[in-house]
Amino acid sequence: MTAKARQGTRRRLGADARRAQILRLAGDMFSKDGTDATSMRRIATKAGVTATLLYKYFADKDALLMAIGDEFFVKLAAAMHETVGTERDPIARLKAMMRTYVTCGIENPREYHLTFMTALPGLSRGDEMKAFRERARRGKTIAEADITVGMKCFSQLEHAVGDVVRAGLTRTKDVAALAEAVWASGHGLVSLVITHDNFGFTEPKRLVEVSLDLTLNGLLKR
Amino acid sequence: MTAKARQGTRRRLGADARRAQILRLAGDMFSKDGTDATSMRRIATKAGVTATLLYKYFADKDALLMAIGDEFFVKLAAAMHETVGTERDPIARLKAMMRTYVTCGIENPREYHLTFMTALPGLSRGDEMKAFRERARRGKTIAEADITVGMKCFSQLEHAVGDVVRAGLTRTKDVAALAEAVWASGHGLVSLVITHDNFGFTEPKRLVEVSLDLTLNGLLKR
DNA sequence: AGCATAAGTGAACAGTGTCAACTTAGCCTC
DNA sequence: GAGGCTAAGTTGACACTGTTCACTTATGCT
Repeated sequence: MTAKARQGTRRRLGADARRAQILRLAGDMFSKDGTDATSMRRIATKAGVTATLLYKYFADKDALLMAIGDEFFVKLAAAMHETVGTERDPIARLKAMMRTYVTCGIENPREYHLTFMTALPGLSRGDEMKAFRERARRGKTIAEADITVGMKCFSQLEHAVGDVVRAGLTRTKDVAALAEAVWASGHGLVSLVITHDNFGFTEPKRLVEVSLDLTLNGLLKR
Repeated sequence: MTAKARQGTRRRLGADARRAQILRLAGDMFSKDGTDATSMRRIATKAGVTATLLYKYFADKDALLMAIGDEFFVKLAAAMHETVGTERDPIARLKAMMRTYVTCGIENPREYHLTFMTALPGLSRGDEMKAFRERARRGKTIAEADITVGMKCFSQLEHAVGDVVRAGLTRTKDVAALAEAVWASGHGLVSLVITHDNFGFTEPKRLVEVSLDLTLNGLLKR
């Protein structure tokens, strides 16, 4: 136990610790260098381990990326959740929530790109949501565990939109559709800014405000 | 000239013809199988040629992809241009234009993804636009050739938004910012639908209408 | 007929994701 | 303490990838 530490470079971590280590390292590398430049071998080397080992914790590279995406997703969901209490007016609340979403996306471009702009084969976020909604429709009780990270994010937004609708302020009452449309506009803003950065004259900060105004105003009846 | 056709499998095409052929084949393959699955070697094989040759016509794979993206871009710009004449009312016109944009994007997911959702290193669409606007600001006459495909698309949208603004219908008058915000919302819609297809309950067609309504309504003063 | 040049090839490099077969460390039981 | 079981980790390979350098060949022009 004491002597083996000499040449025991091949240290064994517990499975959980190793998985966490890989996830952390991969996340860092990837957020600095992007998806392609971060290869399985490079991650492994940085972890002091062989590339093959990664496959014991993640089915393939896509699965690893998806796991990184999920981590960002929970951060985003948490950030959005924090804004809920800050505003009492439903419109201001929804706006604040969207601002958080957009800001968070712009500040973490790689993660955002990975999570929302990359269709991993067979792992679309859309599938998650569909499954969730299916369960909800069948009246099944939804355990905490059933709520995927993805859904947590969207259902918060949906709730905030619902408050505006219930306050009788909107032109139409289809909460789901409205929430999706609102999300789409926020998503578009983020993805445009992060992939064609500074694509127009308008500076990002101002564009965010103009865009949020546009969307929120679009919701309301005249 | 007649005898050499026997073993002259190595037929020579003109440079233009070859380039066009490669572009067409690559475009097809790529739109069916996606970016990654379409390798230089596979393209070359399909063209009856060696992979090396592709590098005589395109600097690298990114350049080839960019060229394909440009092709889609001109199709999109043309489709948008066609809608200009169909509606006299500025709001209806803008809406029709956006509908065309969104529909066109949803119907050509791979091309859309390539053109607007992939940041090719050093070849961002944002750079194109910035350069264009710089020239415009300096009051230089803008020759037809100066207008990049990308800019053509956006400036059409900007013009349509401008008509609405000039009709005195909007809350604010910053045409550029408004146009960018409108674009963002359309872009978000397309990218959400094509990457997480059917991510919610609302079926795409209806979602498009709800979303366009939201955006257009958001523009107008109450 | 000969030649310049454009069009095209071959072989290699360094890297990728991934997998089957193997080794080894460390805990549990006898 | 000896032996074994299993999880943790490695070796070495396969079939690819994008890309480049040095080379050959076909074709139109003088």
